[in-house]
Amino acid sequence: MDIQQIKAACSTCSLRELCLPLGLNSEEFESLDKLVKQRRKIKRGDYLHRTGLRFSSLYAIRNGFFKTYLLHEDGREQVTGFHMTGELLGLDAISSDVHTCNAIALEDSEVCEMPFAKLEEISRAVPVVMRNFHKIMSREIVRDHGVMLLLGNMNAEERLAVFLLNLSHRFAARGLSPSDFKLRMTREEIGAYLGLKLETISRTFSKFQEEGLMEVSNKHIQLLKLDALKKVVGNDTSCR
Amino acid sequence: MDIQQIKAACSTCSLRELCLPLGLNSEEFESLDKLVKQRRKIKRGDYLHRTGLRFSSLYAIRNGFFKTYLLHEDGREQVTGFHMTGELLGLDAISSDVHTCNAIALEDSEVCEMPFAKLEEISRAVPVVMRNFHKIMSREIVRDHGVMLLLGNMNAEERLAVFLLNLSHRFAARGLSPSDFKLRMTREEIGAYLGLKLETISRTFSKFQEEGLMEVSNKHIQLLKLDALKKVVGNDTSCR
DNA sequence: GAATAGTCTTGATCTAGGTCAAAAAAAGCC
DNA sequence: GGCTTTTTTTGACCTAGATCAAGACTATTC
Repeated sequence: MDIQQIKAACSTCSLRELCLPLGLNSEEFESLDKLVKQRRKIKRGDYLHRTGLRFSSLYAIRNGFFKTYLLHEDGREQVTGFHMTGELLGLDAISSDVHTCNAIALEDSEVCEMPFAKLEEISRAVPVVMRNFHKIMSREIVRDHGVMLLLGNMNAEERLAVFLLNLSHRFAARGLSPSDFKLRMTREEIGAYLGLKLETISRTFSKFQEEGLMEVSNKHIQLLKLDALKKVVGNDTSCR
Repeated sequence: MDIQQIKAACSTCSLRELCLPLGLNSEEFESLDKLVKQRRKIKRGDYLHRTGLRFSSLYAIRNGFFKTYLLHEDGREQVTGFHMTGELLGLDAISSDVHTCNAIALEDSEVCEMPFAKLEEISRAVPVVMRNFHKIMSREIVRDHGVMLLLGNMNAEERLAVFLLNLSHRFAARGLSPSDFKLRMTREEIGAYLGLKLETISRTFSKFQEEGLMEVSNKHIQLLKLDALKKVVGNDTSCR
């Protein structure tokens, strides 16, 4: 098996991040291949996992779109992230062997289930897998810190601009258009992620549209001026 | 070397979390012991690491108190955490081999420097070390999600109550009083963590004091009614 | 394809927490 | 131990975004 085949095999099952950058020989790759227990299809609206359920596997998103969120006792919902192809879900559950958030599919999706015990075992045998796994966990921490900055310091326009630019970036990284895409989530869900009410999301979309920064048609988004959108962030003079 | 000695050795260098729960034989422990390169004293106001600097080691806090924070271009500061004895700093830097936040000592402190490459090496040899390291990273993710919930959904009183209860809990876990302690940070720094202005922190302290929930004397805090404070959180009826 | 439920937009109003200001109290510093 | 600087408190006022409400638009279902 040559590098090209390995790359292909990796990407089919969203293992890109774990096995790339590649330093694997074919024997090593064999073991990695065994990691994936099975694929699982999740219908829109179905849960991949729920708070309190026992953890045993991480999930690599093969395709589709997920939302993860916490539910506070009184029903308040905090969306902790929106997740797309190639991303890894379940990292939070390693700490206590119990899932600490809910993960729901926002469109029909498919994931690869990776038994965590097996991943740790392979990590031991294949240094590059361990290294990349650590990088993935660390990246999640960095992402979370970025969200804290957003929630703690930015006004509504900045938050939404950050959100749109982040989606744009991630779509682009997957070979999709960075400036023309469909939102998979409602205004309310965007609000629950950004710490804003759905009305504020709607109003801010309208404002961006009036200013010619973007075109919004329900869930269909066109970013017309990426640079201007970037300027919205960090243009602040007095805020919080 | 028996378990007691190992435990003692671990705790002297804040390795508790990495080597406990213990399943180590003495040979395994030897290798763990080699992990710690050196101790380093950090004076109040000095930086342990800064954004952009090359990453090579994690730091275990032996004693003292740190604040980590992000600086947005326009000078806005988001405190990402306050850290005390036994906690691990630098996890964010693994993702890109560069520190992504600043860590400053809020009192004279001492840390153990742990070269990350060596930690990964030992992880490979000693499964329980790997396991615990993964749990520590995951726990940081869970903590961050909790902060998102706080920043995205809670009002000022709830935020401050969560903050106080969290400190209380962590002091207690270190054998200190859960209800009588000294704050190491200013009102402004608390605000920069909780997404509030220092005036709001001050006013909310005053309010809690008027209500008999606590006694505040500058940096000296006494929590008089822990239960009532817990009730402040999640008592919300309409918020954000 | 009509009915129903969910989602989105926009306007009017309200309020929690920000901003500005000034004085008091602590903490560092020669 | 007095002097400067930093931190904290409190009051008066203001504003971004929440809340409430109503209508329009979309998607789903039978």
